[in-house]
Amino acid sequence: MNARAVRPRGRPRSFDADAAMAQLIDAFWQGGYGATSVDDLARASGLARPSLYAAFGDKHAIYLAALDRVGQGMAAQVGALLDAEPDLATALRAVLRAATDVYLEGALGPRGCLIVCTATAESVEDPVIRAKLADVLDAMDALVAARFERARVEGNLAPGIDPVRRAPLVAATIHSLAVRARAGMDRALLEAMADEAAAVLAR
Amino acid sequence: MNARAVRPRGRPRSFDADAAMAQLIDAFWQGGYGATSVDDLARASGLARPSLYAAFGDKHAIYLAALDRVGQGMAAQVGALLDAEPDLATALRAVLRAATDVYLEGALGPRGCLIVCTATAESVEDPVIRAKLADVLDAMDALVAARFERARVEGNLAPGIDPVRRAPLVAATIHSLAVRARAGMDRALLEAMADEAAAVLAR
DNA sequence: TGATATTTATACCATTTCGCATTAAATTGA
DNA sequence: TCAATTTAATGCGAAATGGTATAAATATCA
Repeated sequence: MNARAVRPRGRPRSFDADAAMAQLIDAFWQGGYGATSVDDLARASGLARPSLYAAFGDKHAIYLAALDRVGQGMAAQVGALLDAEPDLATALRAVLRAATDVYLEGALGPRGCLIVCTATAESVEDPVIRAKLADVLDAMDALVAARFERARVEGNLAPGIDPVRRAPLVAATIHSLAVRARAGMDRALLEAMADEAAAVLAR
Repeated sequence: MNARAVRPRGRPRSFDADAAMAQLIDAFWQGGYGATSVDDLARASGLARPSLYAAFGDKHAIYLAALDRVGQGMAAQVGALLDAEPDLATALRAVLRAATDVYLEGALGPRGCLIVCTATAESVEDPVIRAKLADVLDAMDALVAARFERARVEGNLAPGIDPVRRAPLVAATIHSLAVRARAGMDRALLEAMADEAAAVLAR
């Protein structure tokens, strides 16, 4: 079960890289890219700066890794929720409600989505971040479109609804939930929006 | 027509404050808050730093003023478009198409919305920005809800549609258009989304 | 036990950033 | 013409930032 059969040669790490990365993600999620200094990252992860650089690279690399990890986690969770529910509207509602729950978490207050709410700020002047952002958005659209397509095949979709045209509106609701949560809007409003969207977009 | 009947006492300004503010807005819109330094702002506006401080205050104050001005401009434009079209779906489509056009502009590439794409990044750690962000989002929801209410009164709205529940989904489409534009997505995709949303949400 | 390899901690450096003090310039009013 | 008033430009200094050099610490392997 060990990732490496034998221990590597030198002094072993005194920290868990995965746990440290989770803390790094939290730091960026809360403060965004620009307002989070390398010192902040070191403090958040408990690592000294040289260890941080050695383990994860510079600030930019850490941020990209954070986007990757969060994007993959989101895709996995959304995919699972979409698969689990047999009814389309119910599946959409589950995803939108789950997004609401995630976006309202946060030590300092609701913090929305790392990708939607912090990567966008950088994406004009940073083509690498922009490309990663686009990838995550595309993947989410594709995931939802596939679920609409499944509903169509199963006869669970009203004729005249084009999965590829309709799916982006579901993702749009997710984007807006992220923005609104980070703006401090009430849970009641977000949940009403999630329910309304699930009902309207599935028929 | 002069703003001031008599000229003020000392050395007159050598710059147009409104034009300078427009340049400042552009700088923030492109780079976001964190990545835009005061030097960047000075360069963009053509002002020396002390003049910048004297005229508009510090970076934070300038950013808040930018959010104000952009928010008011958006509200005015959206309000006018919503008022102009007698049919609800057509009015929504006009607003969403106009948003698409604005969000795809930008010297360095499409830059989405200043408020949705840059203020969100700061809004967890900066309560003042968060409050302003919430105000703008609320105002937009209210504007759209009022248009739905007008449609209801005019018999242009299907019964069973609650203006207050439905309006946030229109704003949600706007938020997503902003995010997607800044992620570099194609105009065709944005326009299709705008049209689909206008059609689906109005009935 | 000692050579080798890797991580950690201290501390440093160059650069950027912010904000302002100071001085020069331009205009009005007497 | 000269004092008063306001803006503009130069440039300073403290603090923060990103990144790394160096050396001590901790482990494996022979």
